[in-house]
Amino acid sequence: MHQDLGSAPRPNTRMRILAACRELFNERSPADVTTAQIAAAVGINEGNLYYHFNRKEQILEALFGEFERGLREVAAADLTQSDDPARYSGYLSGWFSLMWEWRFFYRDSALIFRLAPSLRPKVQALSDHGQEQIRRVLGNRRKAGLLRATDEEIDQLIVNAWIVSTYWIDYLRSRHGVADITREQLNWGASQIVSLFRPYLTAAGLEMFDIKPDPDTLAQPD
Amino acid sequence: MHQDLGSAPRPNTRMRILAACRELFNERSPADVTTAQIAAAVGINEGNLYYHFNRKEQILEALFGEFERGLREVAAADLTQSDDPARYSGYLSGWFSLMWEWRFFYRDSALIFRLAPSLRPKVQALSDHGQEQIRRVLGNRRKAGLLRATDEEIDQLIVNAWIVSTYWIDYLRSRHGVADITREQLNWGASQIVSLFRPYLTAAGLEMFDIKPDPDTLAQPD
DNA sequence: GTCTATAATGAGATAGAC
DNA sequence: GTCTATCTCATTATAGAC
Repeated sequence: MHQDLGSAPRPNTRMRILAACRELFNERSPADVTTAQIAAAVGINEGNLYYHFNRKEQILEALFGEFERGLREVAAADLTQSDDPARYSGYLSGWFSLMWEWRFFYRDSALIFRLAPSLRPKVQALSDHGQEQIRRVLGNRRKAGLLRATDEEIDQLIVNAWIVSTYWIDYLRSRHGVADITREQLNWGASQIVSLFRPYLTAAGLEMFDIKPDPDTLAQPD
Repeated sequence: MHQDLGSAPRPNTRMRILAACRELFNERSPADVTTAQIAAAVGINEGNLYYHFNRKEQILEALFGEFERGLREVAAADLTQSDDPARYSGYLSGWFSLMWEWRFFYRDSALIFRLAPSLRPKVQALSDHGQEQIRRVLGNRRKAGLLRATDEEIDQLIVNAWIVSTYWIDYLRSRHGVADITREQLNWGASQIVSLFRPYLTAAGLEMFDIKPDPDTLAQPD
């Protein structure tokens, strides 16, 4: 009521801190960004920074909250099944885009757990949720005759897909020295995931991913 | 000549430092182990520690040298092909055992690169070497009719296998909160790798891994 | 080679005025 | 809410005696 809606509402300091931190942390690891640098980036004083977050850890917790909301959205997106093939090939890249926006969580998880141990159980819970969603999606696709795999194979697929996607950004850096990831490299990651599922896709499933079926190695529908 | 071979030759301080560090670093990350703690573990003074390694970074470099030798041995082991099936099922666990011995390198790579940036190119070179070896092994198995895969599929397999194996230990910790890894969990990792190759194995190849062939999804020999 | 000092650093964090 | 000034504190690292 007190706020003048006519004037450009300058985002409050708390939000500006979080936005600046996401950028800084994506550039270099949270452990390499000092509170002094954060304050400088936001254009405020270090003392002021500590008024809003009196532990560096709290900044990471707040950022994780934002990340978590985004992740749950993406995870849920695929559940609203439609027959639109574009959905099937597109949602993987949605997943990877989110990973890109919050790449420091993937890239620097070890450092982050050190700075904010409280995130450890949260990440675990989020992983549980994510893998559950993937399991449901795969279950649905199996029922729809797009996928042919035993329960055990699905278990293994989920774990492998999870690992490859989660560590993809770190892999690019440690193996290929990639500092600034391109869209192309994200697509490469997505194609690695597709390659995991490919041997288990039926003809109909392959079509969904726009893959030319190979009659010799095609998974047979039940 | 001066050394009395009759008395138990106490290992020199440098070696004791390295041995102690490997243990300490495996327990908790190198970033969490201070030079004071290292000295205490070895039973020497901190000043003495700095006589042997005047940067903490140098300790990590020396340890990496040891690790590298071990890795190259394991990588080469599978090249000496034999028809002994035990070799095929056993060498993966040899690989994972080495990863276990030097698990801090896998678990804390981000922290380690921070402490010892000089290791970054070395790790990259080692990865190159490792993936080359895997490529040769897979090529040989394809020629031997154990594996059926296109060149592109082999490329993707190598990358996926590399990522899953490299990050397996970190995955166990971040996803399942595993601090002390059991032999069983290492075997689980190895079985995840096997599951990557399984769809591409021929009947003969499956036998090598002691896997019961499933006639429906069997890869056909060329 | 090994020790006892002690310096040098640089981060996170706080008190209290405005 | 924002600032200035200051504190605390853990670490790495060095100088020099033994």
